[in-house]
Amino acid sequence: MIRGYSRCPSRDGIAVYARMRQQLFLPGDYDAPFALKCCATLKALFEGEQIHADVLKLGFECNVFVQTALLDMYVKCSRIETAEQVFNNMRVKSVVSWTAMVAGYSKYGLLDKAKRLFHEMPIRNVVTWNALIDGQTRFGDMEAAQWYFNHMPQRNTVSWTIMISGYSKSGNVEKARMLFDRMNSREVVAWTVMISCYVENGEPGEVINFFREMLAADVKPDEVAMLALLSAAAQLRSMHLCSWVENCINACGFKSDIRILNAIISMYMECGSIERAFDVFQKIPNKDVISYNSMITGCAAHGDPSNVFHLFSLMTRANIQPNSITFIGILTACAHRGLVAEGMSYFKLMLDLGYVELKSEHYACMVDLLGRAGELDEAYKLITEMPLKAKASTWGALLGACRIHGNVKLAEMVARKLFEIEPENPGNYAVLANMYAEKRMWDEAAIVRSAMEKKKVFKTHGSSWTEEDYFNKAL
DNA sequence: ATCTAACATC
Repeated sequence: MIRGYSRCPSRDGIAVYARMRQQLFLPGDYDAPFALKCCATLKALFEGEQIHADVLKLGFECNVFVQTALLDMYVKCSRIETAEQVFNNMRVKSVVSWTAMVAGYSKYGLLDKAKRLFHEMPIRNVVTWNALIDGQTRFGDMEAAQWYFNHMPQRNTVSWTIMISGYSKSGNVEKARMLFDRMNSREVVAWTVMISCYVENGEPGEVINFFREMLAADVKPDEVAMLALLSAAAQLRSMHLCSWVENCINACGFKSDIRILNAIISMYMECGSIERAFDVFQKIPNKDVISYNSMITGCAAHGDPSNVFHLFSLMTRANIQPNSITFIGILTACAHRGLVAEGMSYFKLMLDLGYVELKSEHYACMVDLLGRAGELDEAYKLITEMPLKAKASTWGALLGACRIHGNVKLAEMVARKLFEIEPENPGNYAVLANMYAEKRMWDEAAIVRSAMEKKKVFKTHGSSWTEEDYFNKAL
C-alpha cells in the first residue's frame, strides 16, 4: 500500500504508515523507505522527522535503504546539513547513498562539495554523473558541464536532456537544438525543454512548427509540455493560436489540471482578452493562489485596478492567502494609476501580515508610485531604508520620477548610484543628460555625454515584434 | 526498495 502511494505523491502513504504504527504492527525493511519517499516528494519534513524517530526506535539505523531514504528526504526538504549528518553516520553506503548526497550538493549549488564527493566515491553510475552535471549547468558553467558530459562512460536520455536545458538557460539556442537533433531517443521531456528554450530565449515563433514536428514524431504531449506550449502562445499574442492550443488541451483531457487552467488565464491576459481569462477563472472549482494571482497580475497590466481590488477581496473571502506575487500585482496596479493612498494601505497590509516575502519589486512599485506623485523625498527614504539591496530598476524608477518633477539635485545622486550598479546601461546616462539639457545646463550635459562615449555605452534602438513577424519567420 | 531531466503566477 505504502509503495503504491509513493509512486504518486499523496499524504495517504504517510497516513498508512502512521496507522500501521498506531496499531503496533512492526514494519519490515521496506516500509520506512517508501513512507519516506512520500515525505520527500511532498516536502513533508515534520512527518519525515517522525518516521526518522520511529526508525531509530525500531533499530533500523544500520539499514542502507532506510538511511539512504532518510538522507534523500532531508535533501528534498532543503535540510542539506541534516542530510550530511545522516550520510556521515552511515557505516555502509551504497552507490545510491553517495549519489543522493552528490545530488543534494548539486541542488544547493555546493559544487566543490559535490565534486569532492564525486571523485571520492568508489563507484559511480549514470545517475551520479547526471546529478553532478545538473549542478554544473545550474550553478557552474557549461564548459564544465560539457567536459563531464564528454567524459562520462555512458549517457542516457536524462544526461542529454540536462545538457539541452543547460544550454537553454545560458541562452545558447543553437547549441541546445544541436544536441536535441543528435539525441537518438527523444522523449516528451526533451521536446518540452526545447519548447521552453524557444520561449525563454524570445523565439516563440519557432514553437509552432516544432510542436507539429513533435506530433508527427508520434510523441504524445503531457501536461507539462502543454504548459510550455501555453507560454509560447501567450508570447505570440495570437488569439487564433490561443484558441487552437485550448482546443488541443480539451482534446487531451487536461482541462482538470489546475496548473493548465491557470496558464490559460495568463495566456488570454497576455493576448488582451480579459473576458476569456475571466471566463476560464470563473469555471475553476478549486481556485488556488496562482489562479487569483494570474487574474490580479493580468488586470493590473491592463490598468484595471478596481477589478484587482475586487479579486483581492474575493480571494480573502475564499480564504486563499495572498503571497508576494499577489502584492506585486496589486502595487503594480496602484502605481499604474497613481493610486497613492491605496498603494500605501496595501503595502502596509503586506507588512502587517508578516509572512509575505518582501521582494525588490514591491519597493520598486512603491518608489514609482510615490515618485510619480511628487513625493520624491518619501520615495528616497523608502529606498534607503528598505531591508533588501535596491536593484537598478528600483533606482531607475526614482530617476524617472526625478525627471518628471525636474529635481536635478536628487537625480544626480540617484544617477551616481546607477552608474555604479549598471555602468553599461545607456538609459541612465541619457536620462541625466536630457535633464541637464531641459534645464539648459549645457556643460553638465556635455560631461555626461562624453562620459558615455568614454565608457563606450551607446543607446540601442528599440524594436518590437508583431504576430506576422513570428509567422513569417515560422514559414 | 533508496538517487538524475521538463512546466504555470514575478
